[in-house]
Amino acid sequence: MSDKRIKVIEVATRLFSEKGFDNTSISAIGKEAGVSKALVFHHFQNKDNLLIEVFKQSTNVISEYSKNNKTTSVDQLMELLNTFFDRLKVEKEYFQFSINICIQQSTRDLLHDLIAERSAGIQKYIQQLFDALGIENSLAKSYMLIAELDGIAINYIFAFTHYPFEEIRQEMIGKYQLLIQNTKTK
Amino acid sequence: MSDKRIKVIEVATRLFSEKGFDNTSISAIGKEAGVSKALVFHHFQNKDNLLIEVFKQSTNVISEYSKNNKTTSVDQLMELLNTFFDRLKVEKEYFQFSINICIQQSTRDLLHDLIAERSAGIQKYIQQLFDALGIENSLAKSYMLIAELDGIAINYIFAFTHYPFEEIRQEMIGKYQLLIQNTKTK
Amino acid sequence: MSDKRIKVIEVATRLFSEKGFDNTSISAIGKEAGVSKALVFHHFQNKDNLLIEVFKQSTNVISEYSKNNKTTSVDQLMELLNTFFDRLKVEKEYFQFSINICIQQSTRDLLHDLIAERSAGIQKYIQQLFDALGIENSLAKSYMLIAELDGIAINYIFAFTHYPFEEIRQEMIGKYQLLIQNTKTK
Amino acid sequence: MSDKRIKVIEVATRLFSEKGFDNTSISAIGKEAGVSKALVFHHFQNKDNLLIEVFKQSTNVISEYSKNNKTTSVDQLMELLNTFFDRLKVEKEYFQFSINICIQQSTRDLLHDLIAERSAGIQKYIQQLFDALGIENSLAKSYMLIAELDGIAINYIFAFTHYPFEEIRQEMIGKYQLLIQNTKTK
DNA sequence: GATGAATGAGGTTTCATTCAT
DNA sequence: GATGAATGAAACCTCATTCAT
Repeated sequence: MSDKRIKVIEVATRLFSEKGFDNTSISAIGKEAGVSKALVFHHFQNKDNLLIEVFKQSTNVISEYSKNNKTTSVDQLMELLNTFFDRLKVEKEYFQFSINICIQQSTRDLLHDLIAERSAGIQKYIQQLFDALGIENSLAKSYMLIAELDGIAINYIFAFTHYPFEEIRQEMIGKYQLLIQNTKTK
Repeated sequence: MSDKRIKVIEVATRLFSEKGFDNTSISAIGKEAGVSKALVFHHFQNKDNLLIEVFKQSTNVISEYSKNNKTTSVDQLMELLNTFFDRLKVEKEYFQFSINICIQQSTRDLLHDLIAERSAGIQKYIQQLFDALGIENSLAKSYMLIAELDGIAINYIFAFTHYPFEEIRQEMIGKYQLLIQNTKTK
Repeated sequence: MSDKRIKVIEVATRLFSEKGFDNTSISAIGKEAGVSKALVFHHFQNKDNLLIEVFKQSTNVISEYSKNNKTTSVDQLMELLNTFFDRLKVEKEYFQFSINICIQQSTRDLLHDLIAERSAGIQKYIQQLFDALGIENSLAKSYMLIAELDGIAINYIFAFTHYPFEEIRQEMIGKYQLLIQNTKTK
Repeated sequence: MSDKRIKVIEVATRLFSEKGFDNTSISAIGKEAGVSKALVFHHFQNKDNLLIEVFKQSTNVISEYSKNNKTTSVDQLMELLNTFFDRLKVEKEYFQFSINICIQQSTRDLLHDLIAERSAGIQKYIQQLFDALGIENSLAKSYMLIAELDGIAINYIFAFTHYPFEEIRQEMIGKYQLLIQNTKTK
């Protein structure tokens, strides 16, 4: 892939994350990427397509989790949580992009299938983890975990004041360790 | 307040919720409200001001919770949860509006103080409830509850497939009842 | 004339002078005058008419000069010059208004007859003075004096740096005293 | 420079001269230049910038005078006067543009530095001429000459009736020839 | 006399997109 | 691959003006 094409995707990812899709003009992307507006269209046909390309390029969190399937289910769950918190701290931008995209209708419609697929994948993966751990009510619990992670991400990213990041991390990890223990002892 | 002014706020609230602030044109608001673009400016000076007015008009959830302070802390917490789920089902629009506003930067900046105040109010209210119930780690736990509610709201509102609404509600209520019980017995 | 009507004319005069006719909105005039937009229209029908009223109200310089026709022609000329410089210093606004009105086409067209009449009046008055003093070439000389005064007014009002006001005044008075003397001795 | 870009500057110069900056819409410029509104913005970013470009393009009168520095000071002064009158007759538009720009506040503010520089340049050039000719009071006299030229330009351009152009020219030339002679004989 | 509500026309500007080169 | 020129549509906003009260 050409250098400039890559640069455009990079810049687009950042700007879409920072300002949202609709508030980012092709012109602005071109300027920051050091290429002409026209070249962006040359490579991506139109703005919608650029978004799709950016989305596809964006690393899929879950796909990385799933790779570690050599370890036990307990380890996998703990790693999922820890990876989430680690990445949240470092890659705020990626999370912001994901949230923005899901919430703005124009982008939602555009990426509907891709997002749905990714969401379903995550949910299924978590539910299977819970099932493997013998946790009851795995469906609701998987949705709950996702809700918790999403909520934490949003609250952390958009916090007006200091967010008790580490305390929340401990809460979450403690809570799920307890859940696993309580399940085992039954 | 004049009829048309109210109508404009109504329409604006809906459109801002559905399409977001930046994707809603004054022109569109005027058209749906059956008034001229110019009248919107006559009443609200500019688009930013209209948003502020819409935000101020939007019922404050927590302010309603807080009114029921005659009851016990346990009842208050349970009522908070139930009211949340009841309203989420019926007033999707209000939640969508709130989320959109918090997440889009342009609107965040604009409503910064108002949102910060409201957020802080909710967090403090919940923390006090937890303190009254003798729950440990009330700070982190209050942030956790907020994250859970936000996460649920987002996942429910933007769900691609059926969302297990009632199961989640039961999960949440069960979880917090358990928390209260475990605390008491200590 | 009603209080508010007078206030509107006052404010309009000032704003037209400061910002020009086209850049002054009726709304702005109303706001500064403490009345509603609608009242301005009630009193003056439309913006053009308000301008005409403002123009008519604006004191006519020459009409005041002409009153002092008891004195000699020499005294009249000297008084004209001195009055001009005195007023220029104090009533910058009036001069600015006059210049603005003459130069902007929209206002020129509107006030065409009134301005033409006033201009012709001044020119004729000066030419008669020169004739009475036996000055040759009174027509050209009268136009020259007007050009000088207009030029001085503009350069003084719109000067970017300090304008040598008093030196210019002395130059002018000296020059015309000399002209009168040279004429007499012939 | 592209054809259309030049055409836009040409049209803008004319319309700004005729109707003033604020009364000339980009839309009107585009229409007369046979291009779209958007193209004007493509080339000049915004209206203010277009004005600056038009100003920079506008030939600087004095810069042409100054070139003839091979001749004597007397010749230079006479040439300055003659060139002024010659150009005034032919290039009314340029003078009108200059006057409009200096007098309207919005444009004054915008071009402040450029105008101030040009004005100062002219004044200094004339003062040096007077100094070279041994004329007393060169500062005030230079300001006077400028005032005369400005006044004549305005009165000529905005005259309601026939303006005695040639008579004024003779007056001016005669006056300054006399001034030079009187200085020499001293 | 005085006002607030209401509007149509028009202004500057942004933007996604196309096209010739 | 890469660009500058070019555009139509639509955004926010202002303004003179009218009308009912």
